[in-house]
Amino acid sequence: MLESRPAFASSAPSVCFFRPFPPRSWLLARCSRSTPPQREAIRYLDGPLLVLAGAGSGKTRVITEKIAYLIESCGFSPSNIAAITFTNKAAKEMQERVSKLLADKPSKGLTISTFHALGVRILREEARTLGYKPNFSILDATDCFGIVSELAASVDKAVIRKLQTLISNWKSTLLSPDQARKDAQNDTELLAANAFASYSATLQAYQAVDFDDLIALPVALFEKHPEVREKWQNRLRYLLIDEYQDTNTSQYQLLKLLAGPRAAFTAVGDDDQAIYGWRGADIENLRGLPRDYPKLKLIKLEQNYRSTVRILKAANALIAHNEKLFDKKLWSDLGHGDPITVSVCQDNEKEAEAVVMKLQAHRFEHRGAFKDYAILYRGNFQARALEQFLRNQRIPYLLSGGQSFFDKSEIKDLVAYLRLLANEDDDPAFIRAVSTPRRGVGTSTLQVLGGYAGERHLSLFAAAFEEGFAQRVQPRQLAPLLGFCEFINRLQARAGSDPAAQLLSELLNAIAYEDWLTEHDEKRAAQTKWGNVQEFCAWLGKKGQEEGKTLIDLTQTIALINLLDKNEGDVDAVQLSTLHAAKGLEFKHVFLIGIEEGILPHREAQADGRIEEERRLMYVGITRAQRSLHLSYCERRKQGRESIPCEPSRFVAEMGDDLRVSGGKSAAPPDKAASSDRLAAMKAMLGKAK
DNA sequence: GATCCTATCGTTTTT
DNA sequence: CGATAGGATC
Repeated sequence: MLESRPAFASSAPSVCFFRPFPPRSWLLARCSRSTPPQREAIRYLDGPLLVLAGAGSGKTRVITEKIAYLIESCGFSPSNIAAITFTNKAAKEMQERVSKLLADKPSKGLTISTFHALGVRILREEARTLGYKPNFSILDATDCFGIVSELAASVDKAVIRKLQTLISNWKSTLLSPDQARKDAQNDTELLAANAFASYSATLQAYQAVDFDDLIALPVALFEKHPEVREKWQNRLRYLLIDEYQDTNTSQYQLLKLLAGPRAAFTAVGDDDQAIYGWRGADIENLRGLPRDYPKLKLIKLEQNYRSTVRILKAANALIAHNEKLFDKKLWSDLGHGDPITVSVCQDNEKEAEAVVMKLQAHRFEHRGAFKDYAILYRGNFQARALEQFLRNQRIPYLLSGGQSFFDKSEIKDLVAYLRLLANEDDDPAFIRAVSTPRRGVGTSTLQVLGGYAGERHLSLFAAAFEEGFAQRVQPRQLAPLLGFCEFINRLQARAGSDPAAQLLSELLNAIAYEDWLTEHDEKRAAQTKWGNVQEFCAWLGKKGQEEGKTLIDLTQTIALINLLDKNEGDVDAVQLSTLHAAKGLEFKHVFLIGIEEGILPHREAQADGRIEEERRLMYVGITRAQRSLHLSYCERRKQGRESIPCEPSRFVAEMGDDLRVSGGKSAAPPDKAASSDRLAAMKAMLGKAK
């Protein structure tokens, strides 16, 4: 999720002077043992437990310490415990914290993974029971988009995306294509429902699954096969679920099936931070928990150990505008803290500039490190202007979200080859691999091949070898295609035994990928891409060695990973992140930008219920801040060719009046001049410091 | 059959 | 302004 951009060497090492803040209680909360409510949540093992944990109340701490407690004091074997998170990042962080707690005690076999990664594990082991090969492919959103667009016979991208999300939503609520067709309310839904049926058949034919299947298929498996279900129930004897408010129907179902009648689990969540409704997450699952488990114990964590009183007050004031599911009041004793500032800017470019300047000035004044700062926004596109100014100012930064390493075209090219080696029925991978680099197999040949494969219910790969297909094309078209397939066959024979990295490097030689890059791209771009390719090889080599995994294992995990390992560690860099990706993180100083009607809340989210989710998103953003919070919005926004006027988000007013507003039409010009003078002075001093 | 160029389109959030 | 799809040319 984190991706480094060409970051510049950080300037002089930051000197840290001790300041009166944070107060003693902050240190106590961080360094001492858990507080009584936390301890109660950690020790409670008499039945199912729901921990309602407000932002910054130590929810990760409860989960990690509970894992340690189960292993150290209750005799649990690590392999019988599973902690489930929503992002790889959260899983990784949790893994690290648990390892620290357990010191050198073995944590081998302990499961800390996302729902989806757990799904892959189950499917790998039980694929045959479901009529799948264990070497099934996992399709990413782009592959699925391609499949839907072929089936829907539409060229409108927006329509196809709509169909895709409809299908995804049905799958995450465990609806079958038949049911979807019956329930269809309008033409679009009917179209989607029809596409849904053929979509499922297509996936089955490719021996492929999509992200939703990673949850839905294990659920179907456990429902149909009690003996398999019991096997897994006995294996995973205690479950801990993080961010429970974001579970969707299928995930909740999977949880129930895994927990079984023993119901030994701890779910941790916060209804005020539910921000994945658009992905099928349903707060009903939170409400439904006490209903499905009458013995459910409820523990609330209401003390916040993260933010200043001012920040919490604003957050509470904002979220009070939502209907409350559970009554919960967050409080803090960390002192008043700095005022929350609101900057009004002329347009989005000025905003980016102002934020970067303000950050620089603030950092200088407080002698802080870059990594103490985060700039958060609603949509990835908002990062672009920021990147420009950050680079200008030589400020190192890390960008979360956006294009991940594995989404880069050169990496996807190689992954397509790996997928094809793992599973020759993977048609999307076949198409990409056969035409990258171009090897004389064109679209028309592929169309004929696709037509033939469709008639005979074969994969493209299998169809290429058929006599019937050979009759439909010219020999000069057939030869390169067969050459390719035989090439794949030769490598495939070794996929189970030889190291993945070695196969890949042979492959790169054979297809002369580096030459292809230099021919195709500008010199610089080709170099960057080839660098990425080498990085990918190194990653594959390391993974293959470390965990003794085969090409097939690795290929399946790639689909779920979007964070490259090299980005861990303490790089001193400003964090740029979407609000969604920032959940679960905290920063000393937070900038929230683009707080405008139409952006946050998003224009498309005006419908009932969705405004509340947008408000929670804002709430998540505010509560990321430990010590200072800075909002900004624009009066106009450049959108393509024209510049359109904007209004401040309603959420600003909802935060109360303890805000310090500056800039905008009403602000006195001398104010601006003064601040730019100060900035100039600051820049001069920074220049000297280097 | 492949590559280059131009016109057009459109912008949530993610496993 | 950016990516991308479709047309024109080699």
